[in-house]
Amino acid sequence: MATIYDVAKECGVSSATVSNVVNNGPKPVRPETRKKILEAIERLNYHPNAFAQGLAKQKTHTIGILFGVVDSAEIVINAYSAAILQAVLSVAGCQGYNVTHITAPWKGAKESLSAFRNGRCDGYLVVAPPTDSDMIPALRTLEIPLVTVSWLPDQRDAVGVDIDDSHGTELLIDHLLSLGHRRIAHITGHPNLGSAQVRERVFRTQMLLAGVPVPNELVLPAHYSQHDGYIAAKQLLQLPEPPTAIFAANDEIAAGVYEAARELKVNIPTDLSVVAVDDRPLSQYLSPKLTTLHQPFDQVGQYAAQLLLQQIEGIEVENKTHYFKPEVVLRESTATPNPILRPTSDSNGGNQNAIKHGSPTQ
Amino acid sequence: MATIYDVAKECGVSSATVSNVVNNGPKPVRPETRKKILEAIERLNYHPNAFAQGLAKQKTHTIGILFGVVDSAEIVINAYSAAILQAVLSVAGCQGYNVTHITAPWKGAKESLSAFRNGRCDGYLVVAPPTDSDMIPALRTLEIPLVTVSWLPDQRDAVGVDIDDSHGTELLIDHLLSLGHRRIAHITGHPNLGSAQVRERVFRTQMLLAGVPVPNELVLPAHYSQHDGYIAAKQLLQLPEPPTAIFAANDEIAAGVYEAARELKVNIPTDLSVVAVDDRPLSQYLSPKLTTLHQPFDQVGQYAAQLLLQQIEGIEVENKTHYFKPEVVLRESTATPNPILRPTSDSNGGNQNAIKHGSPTQ
DNA sequence: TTTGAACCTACAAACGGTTGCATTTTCCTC
DNA sequence: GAGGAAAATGCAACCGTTTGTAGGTTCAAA
Repeated sequence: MATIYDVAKECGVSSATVSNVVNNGPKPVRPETRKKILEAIERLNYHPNAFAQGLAKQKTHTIGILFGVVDSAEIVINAYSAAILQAVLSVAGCQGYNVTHITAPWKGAKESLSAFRNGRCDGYLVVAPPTDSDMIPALRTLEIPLVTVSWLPDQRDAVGVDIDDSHGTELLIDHLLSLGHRRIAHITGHPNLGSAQVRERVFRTQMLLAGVPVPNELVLPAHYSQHDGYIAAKQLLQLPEPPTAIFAANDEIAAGVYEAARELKVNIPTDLSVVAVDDRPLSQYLSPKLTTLHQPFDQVGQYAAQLLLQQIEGIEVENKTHYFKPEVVLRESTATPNPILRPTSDSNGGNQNAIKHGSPTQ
Repeated sequence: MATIYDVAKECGVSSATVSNVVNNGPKPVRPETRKKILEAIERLNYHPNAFAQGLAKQKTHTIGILFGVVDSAEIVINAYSAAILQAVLSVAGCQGYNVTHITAPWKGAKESLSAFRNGRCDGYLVVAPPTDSDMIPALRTLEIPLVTVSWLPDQRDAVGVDIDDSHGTELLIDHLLSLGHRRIAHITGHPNLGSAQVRERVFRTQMLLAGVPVPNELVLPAHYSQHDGYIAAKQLLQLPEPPTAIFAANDEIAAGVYEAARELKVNIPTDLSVVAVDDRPLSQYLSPKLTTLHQPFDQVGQYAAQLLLQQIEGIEVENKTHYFKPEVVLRESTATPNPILRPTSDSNGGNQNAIKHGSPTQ
């Protein structure tokens, strides 16, 4: 590969002059010299070596991206991370930055932190890190530009971008309550993710505010997967008093709920209302189409990338979490609760009973 | 940030010795010296600079990944590329390689090629490049390790990994034919992608071999998207003689077909059989579940990454395309053609007529 | 005590750029 | 033609490593 010296020799000038021309440097260069150099570059197929430039300029033009590695060493590219990634790539690409996946699994600050000091990236973007990890506090000590996406919402000591899940969950639960549902179940997301924690907390709060009890049997754990959603929903729908509505922590869990409902011949939405969070394409593939909380992932990813690039360029950025508002997308998966009980339950009294009965169960 | 010299000074040794210790170098080092150095490294939080190492060793431990940028400057992370990416990341991660997205749009060999000479990556993985682009031939001239995923299948002059779409399509069409379908429509994928081209070609061949004509009205273009599938399917289903089966070039197109069918009250599979390609999760979200060709993307991505890493490590790799076999996953979206015509059509004769009529149309 | 082998360690030259400063050239002006 | 400012270019140090070679220890055997 041709180096800057090859070009310089070819033109009979020094490497400094070539560098100056290549970078449209501060010093004026005689037009004929410039032309000669540009031609030599073309002829020799010269392109500056990124690593040498990185060394000299102390700037890599690369950002590192880390996808929250929840209790596994595997990076997971799901619909969520793909959406964020896409948005980040578009912003980074426009500004001439590369995006590198950090593939090394996080094994705790002591062991993993030093690898981030290797000067490979100008900054890091951490997406949905586990809340019980020491990752973010540790990374902050490096004093390298850092932006978190969807970290614990009440953590304010880092530059972060997130969706106002708290508000979104309120909207969803209010929707179900206003339809008349009282026996509402929740299938939670991964316990180590901030989003799941918020959704569960706000769910409970809203129910409490509405004076509707939430028996333990109606809150089941899952890991943001269809399979887990299926298992949980099956359990819920086979309860002596099944819920009339299920709040699934994300679309994929909802897909599992649909599966279980179909298997148990529970009709959505007449027998069971379903709401979820994310509004990934799959919510439209499901039949009936899923009522879900639209999460503006593209905005989140773009803004996160912008905040990171600003920091890298030396622009001061406010040290707080920036929130985007989600929106409820009403589709076809919710309805008023069916007063006729499903065959699996007592055929008298129906949900009316369920509600009354439900209250003291708490 | 601490450098190797800081460590060396701290211990009163030379940088060479530190380097030797850090890399478990070839030269023996006295145990107490080693211990002293390791402690200093710990104390100073030293980590070797990746760029300096890259310069000195002429090895970046990074692979570049390019997602086929079809007629747009935007990188698209869809279900397909996400699956490949995930597989690549897992292999690369295990072997200590980083993965960088090449964000610069490809503007032709003349303009874009030199950027790949910047020494940032040890090799490149190109996923589903457009068939009408000069990208691959140009990249090959660089003599940098290169692996293509899903390039034009009949191109044999590069190391490539692909799925035997030809065989897969045969299986799908045979399935439809053996069910008794004769009026089979095809909604094609993006015209600039090899996968789409193969699927259409083999579709036509198989139909020809079976002696079943394929009128032009039954082959409609789409761009591997739900929306395009919806538009095309609507057109097909409103034909005077609608098809009894649709071969969608991928799952997302099939999702559009489902949408159109639901809107037009066409029942799947009794009125219309649908088959597609990919077997992404969405094929199970659809109702009825989609019969589709399972594409082993994880194997493809992993193998592609392995071939690339082998080349980088200097192992000779055969200069050909390696194929993986797809498998038909029979689910619920196909059935024998319904002899009773849909209301939109003549109620006498039904598909029998359609077949007979269809023949001379060719 | 010398000697040679076996070990360690340091020096310095890359790797391919950038950049402040010094130097040369060019072009005016008097 | 001399003088000087401005413009153009060159020199050399530096970015943080690796690595070949040379030099310095240590130690046992002679």
